[in-house]
Parts: sequence; structure tokens; C-alpha cells
Amino acid sequence: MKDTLETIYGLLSAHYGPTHWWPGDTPFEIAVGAVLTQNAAWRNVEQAIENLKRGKLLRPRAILACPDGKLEEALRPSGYFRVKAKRLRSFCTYLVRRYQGSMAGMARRPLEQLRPELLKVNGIGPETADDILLYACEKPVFVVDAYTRRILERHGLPVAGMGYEELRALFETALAPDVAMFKEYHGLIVYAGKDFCRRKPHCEGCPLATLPVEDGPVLETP
DNA sequence: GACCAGGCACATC
DNA sequence: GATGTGCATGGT
Repeated sequence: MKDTLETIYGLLSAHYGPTHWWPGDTPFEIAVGAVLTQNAAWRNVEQAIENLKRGKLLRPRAILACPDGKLEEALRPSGYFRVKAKRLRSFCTYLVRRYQGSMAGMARRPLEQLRPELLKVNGIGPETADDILLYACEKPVFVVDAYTRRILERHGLPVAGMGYEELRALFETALAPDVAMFKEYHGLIVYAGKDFCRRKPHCEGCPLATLPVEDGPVLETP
């Protein structure tokens, strides 16, 4: 499995080159994007972030001071806007109370402490937490998302039934804990997921077409 | 007009 | 602990 995960990285990397993932100018913008992209298309998230920028709302205290209705209107394009307004507020409340609103201050804490406390924030689940930890706080965590699972499944890797943490552990034990590489790897998975594994017919020209299939239950490729 | 997109919390069994 | 459901927009 270790070899396969390294091979996937090599193939995707050769195909796409550097992705410079994640889109976002500041750690706080990255964290906001992580919340807004939950079950949403990034195109719509961009719109919402643009609205926040225009409204000078891309700061934790500005979000906390903003009336509900105004915040929700700004978030509308990203979908689930009432839920996401609440979730953004939860995160900002946490950030302000615990780190005086400073992402840099937050990033100074060790990973073992940060991840559990992030997961306690309402609206921050495993994937959102890991997005923030890796891309905004530069911590060596591997981000698992729908694309990750889909790509592995479609290429016959025995990951069916694995939970989030299990899948994350798989990558983190197989690969060296290299923040820059983890960032790129996830970016490459997003690229490949959008290009080849999104809908049928898939894998026309897929860079992973030559991937050797491992032992274990091989899933049928749709 | 369905179906989908980088989840998560909460209810229920 | 596993499984189901609500949340909402914009593109294909």
C-alpha cells in the first residue's frame, strides 16, 4: 500500500506539476474556505468569499460583529447559508476567545492539542479541521475527502468501509510527514478527482490508468 | 428537472 | 455504533 500511495503521488505529480493548493490568500481565508466548501462546489464558495471581502468581513471580529441576515446573504451562493453562517461564527468565537483572533497564534500550538480542540468547535468535522491544520497552520496532517476515497476505490484499492481516521492513518503512516508534500498530494487528488473521477465515463487519459492493482477486494469501476 | 458538489450535526434505531 | 435526514445554492 505504501508503494501504491507513493506511485499515485508520482503519477499525478508528473501529470499536473505543482498545484500550489489551497486557493486563498491568508490563513483565515483558507479556514473560511474550508467551512464554506463543505458539500459545495468551489465556484460557489469563491462567490461567497468575494462577498465577504467586499463587505470587509474577512476577519474574525468583523464576522462576529456582523448581523445574522447580512452574514447569511454574503454566504448565500455557497449553499446551506444559514448553517454555514452559524459554523463560521462558531469558528470565529473559538479563534477570538482562545487565540485573540490570531491564526498565527493558533498555529503555534502543537498539533496534538489543536486537532482535538478544533473538532469540538460546532461545524468543524474531521475534513474541515484537517484542511485548516494543513493549509492554514502548516501541520503535517493528511486531508481525506470525497475525491480521495473515490479515486482509491475506482483504482481498485481495498479501502471500502474504511472510516475517515482509518484512511488518514493509512496515508500518514505510509508517507513521510512532509507538510509541503501533503499539501501538494491533496491538491493533486482534487485536480484528478475533478478531471477524471467526477462522472462517467471516467479515466479517459487518466494519469493513474497504469496503476498496479493490489491484493484485496477489487471494486468494480463504474 | 434531476443530479451533483472537497460535510456536518443531530435524531433514531 | 451504524444508519438516515436536513441543510440550499448554482452548474451540467
